[in-house]
Amino acid sequence: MNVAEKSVPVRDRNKQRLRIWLRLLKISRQMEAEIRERLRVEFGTTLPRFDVLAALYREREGMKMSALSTVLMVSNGNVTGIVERLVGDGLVVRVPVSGDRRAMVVRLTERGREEFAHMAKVHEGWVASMLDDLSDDDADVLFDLLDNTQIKEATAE
Amino acid sequence: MNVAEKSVPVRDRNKQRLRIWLRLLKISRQMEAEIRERLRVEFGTTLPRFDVLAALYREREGMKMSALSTVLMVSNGNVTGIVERLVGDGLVVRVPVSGDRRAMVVRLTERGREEFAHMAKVHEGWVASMLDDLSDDDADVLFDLLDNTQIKEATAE
DNA sequence: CCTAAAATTTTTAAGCTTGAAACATATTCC
DNA sequence: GGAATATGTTTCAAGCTTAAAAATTTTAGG
Repeated sequence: MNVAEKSVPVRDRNKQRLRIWLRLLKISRQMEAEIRERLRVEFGTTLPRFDVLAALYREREGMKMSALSTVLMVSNGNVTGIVERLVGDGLVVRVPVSGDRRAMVVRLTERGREEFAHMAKVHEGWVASMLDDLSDDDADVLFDLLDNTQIKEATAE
Repeated sequence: MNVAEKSVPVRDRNKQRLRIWLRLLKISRQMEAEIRERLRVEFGTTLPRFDVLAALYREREGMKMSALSTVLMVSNGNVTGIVERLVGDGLVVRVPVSGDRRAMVVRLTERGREEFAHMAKVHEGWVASMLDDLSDDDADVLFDLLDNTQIKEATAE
């Protein structure tokens, strides 16, 4: 029987949601730890740096600092530090925005683009191999469930 | 391997697994951010502290530092700092282990036990409300999929 | 034009996180 | 016993992360 078809009776709604969350968190942490380790060992970089490069790779024209922190769901100050170090590594540049002297656009350098393209390819292989356990059918069901799940704000108890 | 499985091209398969991972990561980060914020505002505490208390709550006899870092999947040095601050708050105590002068057992204080019990109850409500979108049936399927998914070590590209 | 409010980014202080090195103690094996 | 090895923990330096405050610039209202 396909895992997706199996059904389990639930006694307590809250407890079941909690179990889902704990399981989600555990998987997510396991995979994150593995990816961090790989990025460190194979490429001498970190997940936050990788995330910033990934966001910039999708936006050829570059992104403002504030846009970066929005899509990455991290604070402004956080992005400041990471971009600083990426500039030091020669992977991105910061360009003043004409017409708004407050803002800065961050863009990949040629080298940044090449290096990220390579890392992204390898990274995709890591992720696939980590999830190798999942059958194609289960993967489809899982993706749909996750994709359709909208996280609400927690309600004050 | 059957025909159906074979017919999915590796490239698409990898892309699909990557999409699952990105979606999983996004949900997990959203929920974590919300929980961190709530813990900070409602209880003046942090997720790492909460995690340590949760682990200790399950083990009435207390846990060695190394056991803590194992179940929490974080480094030894990390636990040292968090426990230090929890001791400062009077929520846990560190007790030398008779028979092994290297080791330390960490245990909840009475106050730690009471405060965690309260926080855990409220926390469960937050999680349930955040996942309110999910129907009971979908929740069952999702839990089974997650629970049966074994994360493998990434294979070198 | 001037001033208040909003927007963009950086700085700061505190805490979290890691891997590696250091340190202390236990255990194993010759 | 003594040496080597293993185990348990802390320390350290570097980087990540946040919320809040500060600094700069733009926009809006009068």
